[in-house]
Amino acid sequence: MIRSGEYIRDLFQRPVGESVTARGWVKTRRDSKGIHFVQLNDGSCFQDLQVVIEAGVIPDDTLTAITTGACIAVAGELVESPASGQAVELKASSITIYGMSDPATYPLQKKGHTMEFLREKAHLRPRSNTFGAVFRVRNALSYAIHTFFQERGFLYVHTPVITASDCEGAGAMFGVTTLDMMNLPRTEEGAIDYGQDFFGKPAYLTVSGQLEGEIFALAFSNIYTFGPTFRAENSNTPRHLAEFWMIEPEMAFCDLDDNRALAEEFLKYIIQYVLDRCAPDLEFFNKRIDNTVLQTLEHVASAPFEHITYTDAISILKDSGRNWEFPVYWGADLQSEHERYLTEEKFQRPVVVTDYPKQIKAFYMRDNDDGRTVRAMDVLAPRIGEIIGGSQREERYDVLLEKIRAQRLPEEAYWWYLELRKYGSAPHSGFGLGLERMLMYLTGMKNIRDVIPFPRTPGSAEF
RNA sequence: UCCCCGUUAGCUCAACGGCAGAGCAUUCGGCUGUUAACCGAAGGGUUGGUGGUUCGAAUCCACCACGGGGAGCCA
Repeated sequence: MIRSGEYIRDLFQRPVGESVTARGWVKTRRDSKGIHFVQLNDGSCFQDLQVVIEAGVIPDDTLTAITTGACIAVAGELVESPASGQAVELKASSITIYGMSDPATYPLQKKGHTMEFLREKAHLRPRSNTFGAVFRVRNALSYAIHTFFQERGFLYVHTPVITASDCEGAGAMFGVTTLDMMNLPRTEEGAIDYGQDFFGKPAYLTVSGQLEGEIFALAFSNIYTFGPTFRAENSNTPRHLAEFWMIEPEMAFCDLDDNRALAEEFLKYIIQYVLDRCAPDLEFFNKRIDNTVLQTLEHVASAPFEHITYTDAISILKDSGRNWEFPVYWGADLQSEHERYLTEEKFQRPVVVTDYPKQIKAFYMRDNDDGRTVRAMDVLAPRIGEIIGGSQREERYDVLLEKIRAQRLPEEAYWWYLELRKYGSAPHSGFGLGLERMLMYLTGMKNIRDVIPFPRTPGSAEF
């Protein structure tokens, strides 16, 4: 295996003259008379290691096997590069071929491919420049998220992936069953008898860890979840996945203002973290994917977010003089076109909208004293829309019970959620961030299917 | 789920009712240090599927499949 200090990114830091071995996959090869250049990459950094092979050093049959996609080890000496493009290069003295790659059939060429084509080659696309950069940034982002919360004393809690509570209420759920679909057990009334199923009742893949997160926040004060989430919505857009990763912090003794401040601090922290640690990858995105991405990230990391209430937002939209496809009136939910106007034209920065009408938000959000709005917040970002959704939770038993009844939700399913308000309740708040949405924002990638290793969408679960 | 657009060589695209083409990739040859190298040549096609219109269909029509963009739902 490659040990710490032996990755290609480490070799760039070694002194000239040292004997080293590099292992990796051949990205391209260029030949001149009497000299060969091989770009080698092991995934550790964006930059390839240039291997120089002088005539006669390597046997001919080895040389022929060094083609795009092949896996090789190169032993040799680090030398100063006489040409521009890299400071050091590896002068080969011996080469081992681990795995050949027939150039007649290898699907990736050294010049550009469309994202759609590469998506069909999800087993090979991690070796490409774009996807190498995407997944290094994804890794750094994940680490930044943990670091942010851990530094602030938050407890990382693993909420369940399989849930038998049908009260999460955030969209269509995937069923989990071991029943024989060809021979379903029936009750006397003719319904499916889930009593005979694995869990003795219907079970699903989670759509959110929030409600369980609240349990832990009311014991550990500050907590966060970070795990996979599943939605069986038939959404066919570049911004939706059936399986995605979500981060959900939940804080006791926290009102909506604290919540909003934490969301802003959090976003700025993770953006700055990635700016600091993934500079070469981000430069690539800025050059090849979206030439505004660096400027946008630096701006967002430093400038304060805009904060308006929903009621303000409606006024602004009404006063804009635009003809909206969806009508703007108090009580209507904000549509994509409205969010885009606010973030991309009116304010040109992330905008936090708070205090939405209670009719368009979830039952668990805390009522404001005006009787018509709740303490909800959405963080809207230019280009991708809603990136964070959150709220202060209703902590008053009687009010929560009333809200559950008003929305005609099955009261008994929420018994434990209600008991949290009965025994030692506290004001608390939280929010959710979609990892892939954030990654789109960081990289400028246009389709969410290209920021997750193996995307799952309606009609598609390959690899 | 709805509305548009697309599907032609390994890839990206042209040809839009009358002989199926180019660039890149691949192979071969050339080039004394290349940087998504360069120069020359060659090979490579059941035009997504099924039906229909027509003397003749990659091209027009219908349905299906797959992909993309927008919308809804949302993270």
